[in-house]
Amino acid sequence: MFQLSKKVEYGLIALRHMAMHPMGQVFTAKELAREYDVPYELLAKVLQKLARAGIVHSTQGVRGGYALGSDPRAMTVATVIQIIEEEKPMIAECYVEGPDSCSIFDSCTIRKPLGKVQRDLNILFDKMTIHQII
Amino acid sequence: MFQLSKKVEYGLIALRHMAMHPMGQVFTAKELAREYDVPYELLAKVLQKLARAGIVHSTQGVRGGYALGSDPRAMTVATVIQIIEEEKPMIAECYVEGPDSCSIFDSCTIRKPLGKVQRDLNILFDKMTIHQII
DNA sequence: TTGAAATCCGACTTCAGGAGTCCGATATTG
DNA sequence: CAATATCGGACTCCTGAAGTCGGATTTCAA
Ligand code: SF4
Ligand code: SF4
Repeated sequence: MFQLSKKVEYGLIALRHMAMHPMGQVFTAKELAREYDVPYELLAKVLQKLARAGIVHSTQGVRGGYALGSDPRAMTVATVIQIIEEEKPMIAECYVEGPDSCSIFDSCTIRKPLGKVQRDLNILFDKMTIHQII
Repeated sequence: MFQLSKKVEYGLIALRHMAMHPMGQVFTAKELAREYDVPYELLAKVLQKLARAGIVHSTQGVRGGYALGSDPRAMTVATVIQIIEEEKPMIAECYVEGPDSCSIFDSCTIRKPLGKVQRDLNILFDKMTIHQII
C-alpha cells in the first residue's frame, strides 16, 4: 500500500545514473539493465515513455541509446511519475477517474478534507528533483 | 496508484461520523453502512479492527454497536491507516518487507534518497487528525 | 426463557492492475 | 548487408484489493 511502482523506481534509477555522468552521454537500455539487475524489456518500455515525453533523447541503431534530454535540476519526481504512470499520484480514486468511478461519491464526507492531503502530497513530489537524489 | 484503500476510506468516514456526535454515543455498523452506502460486511470488519486496537469501543448484543474510544483530536490518520492496513504507508516495498523482498536491493541507488520522501510522508499523515476532517 | 439484534471471525470468490515476457518491425552504423 | 539498437503491441502470470457468505457468540427485552 502506497508504494510507488517498479516502473517508476526503475525509471528513477536510470535517470539518476544518467544524471551522474556528463550531459549528453549515451547509455543503452541493455547496459543499464545489466548494471542494476533490472529486467531489460521493462526498463526499455519505461525509457521509451520518457523519450516520448522528451525528458530523455533516444537514438536508434548501432551505437544508439538514451541520453538525458533536459536539466536534472529541473526534472521533478512528480513529472517522472506522471509520465510513467500516465497520471499524477492521486490519493483518491475519484480525483483521477471522476465522480462516476466511486459508488459512494455523493455520500462521501472525506473527499474534501482529503484535498488538503493531496495538495501537500503534490508539493512533496514537486519539490524533489532528480539532481537531489544523487 | 498511490490511492488509499477503500477500507481506510470507509474507516475514516465512520470515525468522522462518530466524532461529529457526542462522545460515547453508540452506532451500529448496519446504520453506518446504510447512511453512507458502504458494504456492510466490509465496514464491519474495519470497525472490528479498530475495536481490537482500542480506538473505538464495541458492545455486542441488542442495542449494541460502536462508540468512539478516544479523543478525535489525538486520533491521527496515520494510526488509522496503520491499524486497518496493519502497516504504515510505505513508499518502497523494501521498507516494509525487508531487503529480501526486492531483487535489486543491493544495486538500488534510490533507496536512501527516498527515505526523505518517506519521512515527509509520515509527517503529513501524522499531523492530520480525525477532528480536522470534520 | 426464548428470540431478535448485534458483534465477531474465518473462509471464500471475483476482479483489476502490476510485473514481467515475447515477438516482430524499424532505424542506424560500419 | 549484417549487427545492434529502439519501438510497440500483445500476451501471461500472479498478487492483493474488494466484496461476499455462513456460522458462532453475546446481550437485552419481552
Ligand atoms: S468519493 Fe470519497 S470514497 Fe469515493 S474515492 Fe473519492 S474520496 Fe474515496
Ligand atoms: S530496494 Fe530500491 S527498488 Fe527495491 S524496493 Fe527498496 S527502493 Fe524500491
